[in-house]
Amino acid sequence: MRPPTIRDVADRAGVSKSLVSLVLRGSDQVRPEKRDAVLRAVRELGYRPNAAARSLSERRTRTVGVLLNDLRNPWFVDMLDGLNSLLHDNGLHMLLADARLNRRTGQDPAGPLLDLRVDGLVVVGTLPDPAALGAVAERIPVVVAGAREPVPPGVDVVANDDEQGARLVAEHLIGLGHRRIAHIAGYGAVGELRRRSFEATMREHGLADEAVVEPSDMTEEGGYRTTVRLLSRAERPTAVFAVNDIAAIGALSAAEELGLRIPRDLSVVGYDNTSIARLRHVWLTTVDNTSHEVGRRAARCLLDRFEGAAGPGEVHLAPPTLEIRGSTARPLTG
Amino acid sequence: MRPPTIRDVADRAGVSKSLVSLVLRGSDQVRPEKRDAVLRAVRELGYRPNAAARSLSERRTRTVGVLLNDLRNPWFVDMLDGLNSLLHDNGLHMLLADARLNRRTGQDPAGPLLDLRVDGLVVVGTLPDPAALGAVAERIPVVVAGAREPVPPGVDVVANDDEQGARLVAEHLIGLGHRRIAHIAGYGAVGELRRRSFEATMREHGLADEAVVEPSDMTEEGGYRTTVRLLSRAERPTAVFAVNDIAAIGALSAAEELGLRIPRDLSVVGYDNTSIARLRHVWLTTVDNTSHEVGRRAARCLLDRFEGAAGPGEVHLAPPTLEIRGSTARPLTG
DNA sequence: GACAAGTAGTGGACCGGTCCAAAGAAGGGC
DNA sequence: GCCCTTCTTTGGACCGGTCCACTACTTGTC
Repeated sequence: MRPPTIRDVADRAGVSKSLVSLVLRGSDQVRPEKRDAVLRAVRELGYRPNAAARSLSERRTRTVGVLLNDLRNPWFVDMLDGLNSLLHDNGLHMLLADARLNRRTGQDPAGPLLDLRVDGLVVVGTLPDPAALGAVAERIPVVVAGAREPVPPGVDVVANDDEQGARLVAEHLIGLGHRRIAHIAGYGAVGELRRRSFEATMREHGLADEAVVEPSDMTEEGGYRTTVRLLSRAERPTAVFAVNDIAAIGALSAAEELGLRIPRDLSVVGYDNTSIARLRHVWLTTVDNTSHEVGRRAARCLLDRFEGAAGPGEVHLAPPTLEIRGSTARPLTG
Repeated sequence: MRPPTIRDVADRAGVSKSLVSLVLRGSDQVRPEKRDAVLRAVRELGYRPNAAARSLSERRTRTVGVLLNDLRNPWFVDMLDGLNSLLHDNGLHMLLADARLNRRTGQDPAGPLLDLRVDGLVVVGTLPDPAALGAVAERIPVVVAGAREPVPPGVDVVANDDEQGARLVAEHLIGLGHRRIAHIAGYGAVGELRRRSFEATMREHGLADEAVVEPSDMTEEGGYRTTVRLLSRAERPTAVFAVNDIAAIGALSAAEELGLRIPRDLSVVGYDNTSIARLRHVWLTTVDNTSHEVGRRAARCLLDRFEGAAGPGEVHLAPPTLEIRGSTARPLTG
C-alpha cells in the first residue's frame, strides 16, 4: 500500500520508466498514443513524483528556503506573497523556516534548509549568524530582505528605502504646518537610517532645533512610555513620528491617556503600514514599505543569480509611499 | 566545488561509508578512535547529510507538513509554536505551506507537501478540498487544527472548545449584571457553535428574550456595520459579544463613533486573544483559545499515529480561558 | 587448541527518480 | 530492396544516503 512509483506507472502503461519520465517532463519526442497511455496510468494510480528522488538525481531542488526571524511580523506575509508570485511563475517552490521557533536548539536555524539542499536562500529581517551566512553564500545565492545591516560578500540586499520613507513623513508633517516634531527612534540599521533621515530633513527645513528624538525599543510599551516622556516636556511637540506602527500604537494610547485627541491635539505617524494601521479603530497615517515589491525584487535577485549572474552583492531599495489616514492633521494654531 | 558526500568523509577518515553512516546515527558498535576520525573529517569538510538521499533510503522524511490557509491569522503562530515544540523534541521537522499563496494555481495546495512525502499533515483552519484530504489520510496521518467542520474518516481534529468559550463570555457578562446582550455572529462551524452556546447560556439564565443575534462576515468592517445596526435599535444592548477579535475591533469603532464610551456605556468581548486584543490601545476582554495547547495536542495526535495508534478520527477539545481586560464592566444602572 | 559467541567493519543492493548512449522503428532516396 | 536519417523507445549508470548479510578479528570456555 505504498505510493506508486514511476515503475508502477510504466508497467501499467506498458512502456519503460524512461518514457514515463519523458512524458512527465513534457518532451515532444513521444508518440501521442503512448503519451495518453502514460497520462492515463498516472491518473488512475494517483501517481505523484517523489521530490526527494527527483532532486537527488537532478542535483537541484527547485526550491528556495525562506528564513524568517519571527512569523509574527505582519509585513512578512506581503513580502512572502511578492516573493512567491515570482518564484512560482518560474517553477520554484518556497520552504519556510522560522528562526525563532528553532532557536531554542542553539543550532544554525538555516540547517534544515541546507540539509534539504535548497537552491537559494532568502533571509527575512535580522540575520542570524553573519559568518555562517557567508559560508552558505559560497554555495548558493543568498538574499537578505528587509534588513539593512552589513552582509557578507556576495549576498544581495533588498529593502525599502528607509531614508526616503522618513523623509516622506517629515515633509508631510512639515507641510501640514508642524514645526516641533518628535521622533520615537528605534535601534539597528533600520532605526538609525530612519532617525538620521528624519533629522536631515528637519535640518533642511531649518527645523533642526525643533526636532526631538527619543529612543525606544520598538514595542508598543516602549512607544507608550517614550510618548509619555515626550508629552510631558515643557515644549510639547505637535506631531510624533514613530519608528514603526507598533510604537505608534503605543503613542496613540499615551496621547489618549493624557486627554489629547488625535489628530486634533497631536499628529501621529507610523511606519510599515501593517494591518493594524489599517484598522478603522486605529486608522494610522504610516509609510507603506511596499513589502510586496520587496519580495518581488528579492525573487528577481535570486532568479538572476540562478541564471548565472555573478558579481558582488548589491543593495536594491524599493521606494516606499506615504499612506495618509486619520492620525495626522494641521496643528492647532495658537 | 560540490557539497561533500558521505564518501568524501569516509575517504578522509580512512573508513568505509557504512562506518560513517553508523557513527552519524550514533551507533555504539564503533571503536572510539574511528569515531573520532569520522567526526573530525565531518567537521573539517563541513559535511551535512543530504536530506533527499536520506529520506529516499529511509522511506520517511521525519517531517510533517503544515498547511495554513492564511499566514495572516495571528493565532496560527502560537499554534505553530506549540506544534513545533513537541515535534522538535521528537526529532521531527515542520514544513510550512500557505494555501492562499498557492491557491492561484488552482492545484491541490497540499501537493508540494505530498511530493516531499511528509510523514504527516496538519491542516490549520478551514480545510481545502475534503475529498482530497480523505485520500491523503489513507496514506499518512492527518490532523485538522482549529476548524470544527466535519472531516473525512480517520482524520483527527484538535480545536478549542468553542461552546465552553462562548459560555464563559455569556456568564462573565451576565455575572457583571448585563441582561440585554448582543452577539455578532460568524459563519461556519465555529461561528455556529459559538452562537448556539451563547443562546443556550442565555436561555439557561432565563434571558432568552434578551439575547440579540446579528450575523456578520467576521471582518472588522462587518463587526462595525453590525454594531451600528445593533446600537440603533430601540432597546440598545449593554454588551456585545463578537465572534472574534477582529469583529470586536469593528464594534469598538462603531461604539466610539456613536459617542459611547467603552466599557462605561457598552461592554465588548472578542474571541481568540490575538495580539491586537493585547494592545493597550485596544485592551479587549476576549477568550484565549489556548492555541499553543491546541498545537501541542495536534502534535501529540500525530506522534500517537506514528506510533501505530489506529482507530477512527477523534475530536480533541482544549478548554479555553477568559482573558478579562478593559472592555467589559458592570452596566450603567438606570 | 578447537569452537562458540560476540564485536567491528565492509561491500553492495536498494530507495525513485533523471538522463545518456544506444537500440529499434519508420520513412526517404535511389 | 538497401542504406541513411530521423524519430521513438529503452536499459542501465548514477545521485547520496541506509541497512542487511557477511567477513575478520577478539575473547571466552572447556
